[in-house]
Amino acid sequence: MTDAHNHSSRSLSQACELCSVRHRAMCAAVDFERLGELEKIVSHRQFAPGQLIFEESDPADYVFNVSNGDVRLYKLLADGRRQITGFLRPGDFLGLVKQEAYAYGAEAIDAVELCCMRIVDLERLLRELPAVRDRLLDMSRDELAAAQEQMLLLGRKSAREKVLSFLLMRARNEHDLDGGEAVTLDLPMSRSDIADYLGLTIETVSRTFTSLKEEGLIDLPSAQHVVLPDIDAAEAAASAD
Amino acid sequence: MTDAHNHSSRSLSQACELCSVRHRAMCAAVDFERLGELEKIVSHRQFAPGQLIFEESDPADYVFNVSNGDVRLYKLLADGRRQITGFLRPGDFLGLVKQEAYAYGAEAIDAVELCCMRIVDLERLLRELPAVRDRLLDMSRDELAAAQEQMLLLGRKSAREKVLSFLLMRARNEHDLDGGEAVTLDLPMSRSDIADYLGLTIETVSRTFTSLKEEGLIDLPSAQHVVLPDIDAAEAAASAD
DNA sequence: CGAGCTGTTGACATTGCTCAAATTTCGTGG
DNA sequence: CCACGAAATTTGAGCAATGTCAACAGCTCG
Repeated sequence: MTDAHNHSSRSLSQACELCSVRHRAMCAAVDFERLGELEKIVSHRQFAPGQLIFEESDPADYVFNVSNGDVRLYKLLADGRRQITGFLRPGDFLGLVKQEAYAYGAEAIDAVELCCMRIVDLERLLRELPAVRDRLLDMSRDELAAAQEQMLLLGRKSAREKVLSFLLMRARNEHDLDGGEAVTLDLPMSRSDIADYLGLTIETVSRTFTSLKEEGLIDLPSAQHVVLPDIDAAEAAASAD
Repeated sequence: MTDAHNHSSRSLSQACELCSVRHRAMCAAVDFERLGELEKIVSHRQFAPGQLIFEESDPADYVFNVSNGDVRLYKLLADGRRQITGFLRPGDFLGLVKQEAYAYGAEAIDAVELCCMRIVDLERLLRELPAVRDRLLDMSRDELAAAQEQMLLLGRKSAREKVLSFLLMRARNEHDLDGGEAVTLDLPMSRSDIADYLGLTIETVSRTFTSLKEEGLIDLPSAQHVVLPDIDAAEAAASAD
């Protein structure tokens, strides 16, 4: 039982109307005139790279929206094996559960700022603003569709297909993928995170990157930067469904 | 593009108030006095074993509740590799998506009866009965938690752990698992379905069943019946998280 | 009784893992 | 700015778990 969201994380206040990710977040369903109600119940906290946000057994008092930075969600087995169930970026939502404990752990990958709300306050907000509930349902259905896609990846794709699918997914998230032109990706997470997300070992991830580079499907200017010179060729090799 | 829910499936009418799975389904959120409104917009359809309910590319006009029987949900890769993302039982919900096409395919495993509702009618119902929206959000969060648990299984468990986890999950669903006593499971799905659910081949599933039987952790009176004589021993071997 | 399907078993191949070491990167302090 | 040490990444060699291909067995339904 940790208390991570109460220590070594500074509390900030910020106007919701200035929030750069409001349109992507749950808050998009709150009318502009009612942002004041939202501001009254949210607070902001910062987390250092690697810092625990909450773990699976923690009592679930708060829900969070990512304002800045990247977060990893994970589940652990008793012997320490880890499965990362998702990487979150600004605008994404975490912490909503029906039960009294979180269903997964969460850690900051880089410097992270979260917008926090007590679950009891969220529930009151949901009663007052039904549109927010719609929004949460939509976001949950999107999460579920992503989870099903990830099950397909984990259960049925080869290491090469997993890595390519991962890169293409990140490429689609960050860019509009007009078509032919090269895309440069920034990977804030470590090889270990990528391995635990794809159900591989770090060695296999590293070897796969190297062999994709040798094939010319990607370029690796540094360990955290990947260039996809030909998206279409990569799509073909990723066993697109 | 199939049209499965319009052919070779008989339409039935049945009173919602007599529905044996109402308490588990979305409909649990509808007041007893307002079941009439529900009955007006639902219809029932039957599917034969193996019959397609809808496939991934189909336009999503309907949502369904399973009244009877078992359903498999799956996603396919272009070359035919399949990942089963879930097995549904009576009371479970399928077909809700934000987009205009289903996010996965669905097939009847055995004789299935579904309670069907047009998505447009569901949306009207949601506006009139906010409690149903709560219920759907809760059900979606449960589905998501199950999906994350399955990602852990697919990405990080061995074949033996996968099979044991699968059996224990079914045991927990069907029984209260008081503790020491033996549990008999009925597996309506084929080895091929189990393999595609666990990210294995049918041969590995079959071999794993055999070796679990040799170890005494399970008994196999027939291919579709599994006895778990000692739940606790099985839990320990399944790498419970 | 035979055909066909599902499940099991066997032999072998292969992907990805384990263990180990080399290399690169990065932060820190001199 | 450079040197050092720690951590992350890459590379290598061997191996184990699981997949592939093939044969066989058992059951169901005509």
